[in-house]
Amino acid sequence: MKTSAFHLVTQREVPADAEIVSHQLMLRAGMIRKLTSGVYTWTPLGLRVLRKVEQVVREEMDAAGCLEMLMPSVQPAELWQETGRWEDFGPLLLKMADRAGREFAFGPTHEEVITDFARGEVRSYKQLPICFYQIQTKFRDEIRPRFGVMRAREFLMKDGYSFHLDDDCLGRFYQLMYTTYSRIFERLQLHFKAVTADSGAIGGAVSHEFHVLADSGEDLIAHVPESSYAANVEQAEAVAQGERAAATEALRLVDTPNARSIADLVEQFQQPIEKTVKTLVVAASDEADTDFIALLVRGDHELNAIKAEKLPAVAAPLRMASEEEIRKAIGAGPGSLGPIKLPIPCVVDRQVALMSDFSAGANIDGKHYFGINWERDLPLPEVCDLRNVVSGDPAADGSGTLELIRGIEVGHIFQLGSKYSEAMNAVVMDESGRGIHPAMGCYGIGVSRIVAAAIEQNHDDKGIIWPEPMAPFDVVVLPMNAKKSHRVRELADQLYGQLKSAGLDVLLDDRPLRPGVMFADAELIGIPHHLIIGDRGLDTGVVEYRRRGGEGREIPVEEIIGWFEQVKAARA
RNA sequence: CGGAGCGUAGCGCAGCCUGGUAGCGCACCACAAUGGGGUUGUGGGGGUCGGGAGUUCGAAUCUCCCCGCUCCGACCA
Repeated sequence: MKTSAFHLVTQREVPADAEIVSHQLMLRAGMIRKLTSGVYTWTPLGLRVLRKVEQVVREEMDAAGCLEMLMPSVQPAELWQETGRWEDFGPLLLKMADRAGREFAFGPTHEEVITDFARGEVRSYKQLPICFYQIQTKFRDEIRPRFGVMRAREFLMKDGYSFHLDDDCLGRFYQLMYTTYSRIFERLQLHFKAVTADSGAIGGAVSHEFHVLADSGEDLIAHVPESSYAANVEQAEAVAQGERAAATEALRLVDTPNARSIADLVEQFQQPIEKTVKTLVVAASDEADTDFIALLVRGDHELNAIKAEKLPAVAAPLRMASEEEIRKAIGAGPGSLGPIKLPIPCVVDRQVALMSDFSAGANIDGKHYFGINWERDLPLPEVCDLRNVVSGDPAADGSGTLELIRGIEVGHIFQLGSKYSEAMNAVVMDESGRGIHPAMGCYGIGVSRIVAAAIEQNHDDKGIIWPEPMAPFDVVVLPMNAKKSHRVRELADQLYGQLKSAGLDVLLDDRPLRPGVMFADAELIGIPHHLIIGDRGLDTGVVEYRRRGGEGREIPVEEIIGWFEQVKAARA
């Protein structure tokens, strides 16, 4: 490709509303343009990168025996009503109607469509196991789109769905997808981590997320550096540390008129924060015989909403009670709540169950109890894992101490089981002629998000530094002062042709620009290999080679093609 | 969804308070010089000032309504 025939529009200035570096660089390099909130056009330059990522994903999925197909992005409401997700998916689902008033959704995922497809096509165990996948545009009406294509509403996703006669087969295939995903991210040269995860709205039991590690990541991951343990904080089990010490203080009711928060309590009464307890009031589920439930975590800990929602007595989604509701149910305001004489049921975190001589609200405005001890002052309520893990906690598998890091979720695999095949009555005959609901797995990769995640991990102050497998061009030829120098122009043309013939994606910057502009553009758009051709080098028969983000050297003209063939061979 | 802010040329912004010819930088076009790190000069094109209504002799500017976009928050009691 010659720059003069390409659409290269770079910007020097940082766009005002781009927060993170990948968003800024994608805009400055001219890879994407925003059409409306969370919806982006991919320019020819950006699309080249997207296609390269796609291709790696496609090759590895094919290698694992999966079959590519393409499903519609517009899906009829009836399909979603069959599984109940027309309602359950909530406002994330973009709904629309046709001229006759029939309702549709723009697909945010395709479990319903693939299951509908399978119930029509897959009838016999002899067809199993089978895995279909597609690379397709999805739409999720995110509450707050941000960070460019990182959290966009419209995005490109690879989604795959497997069907199995039994859970064992599903488990084996899931392992294959796990290694396939690992290989994909290795090939893309991304620094990533696989973590156990909550399966969220998609449903199912076993699930792993693949995260590209970056400080700008929206997810928190708990891992043990010296072991393989890694889990999303949403899901990581919090293990209580130590044993309950014997009581040493007497229970006493203290006036705390100005203490409305844990921080106040710590500051005004010199209570160590590890000796305080927070009482959070949440709505109860329909099956509970109460309207509200109190959840207790240690003062310096955070309630984990996902864990809380899993309690049968707690309403899902989690809803915190309003101050008004709290006053009505308990007779005191938030800030003065605690387990003693609490008129509503209460569940305590594992760590809280091990506390002694602790303080908490007295359920009387402006009063707290200090020196509280379980069993002595009140019976120990139901104990559960309710909190987020924190750095320094022991890992649930006993393999060491947890550290928290940030990640960008780029892949997610699930064992769904028969949730969808049952809901939609997809039936396959087994060997004995009995109809069974096949076990399913589902496997997603955020293709467009990978592009942004790669930039978060690979950039410098000059711009993007693409991992070679996803670079828009492998090599750029930069002729210095080609307008005036015949031999520069001729050698540039010649090398351009030869590199192309050698099978490389090569860009020839044939614009009549100052060298500085050409260098700056080549660096901004992150092309891995730069060849600089100028009269200065030609006097001694060399061209200058520079590795983006690395070292430069001079290479004799006649060795260039051979050298690049080596580069290419090393990559394959 | 709650709070805040912003919409003026492709991008970044000034002008608005105090109503009176719509500006600056970058980008773009032309010419010239320059020619190994975003060079310089001269000339030029480009605007329903987000939309509508109102006040006024006169509105980018004041008032009201609508739309769009961005940021913060949406669990800590």
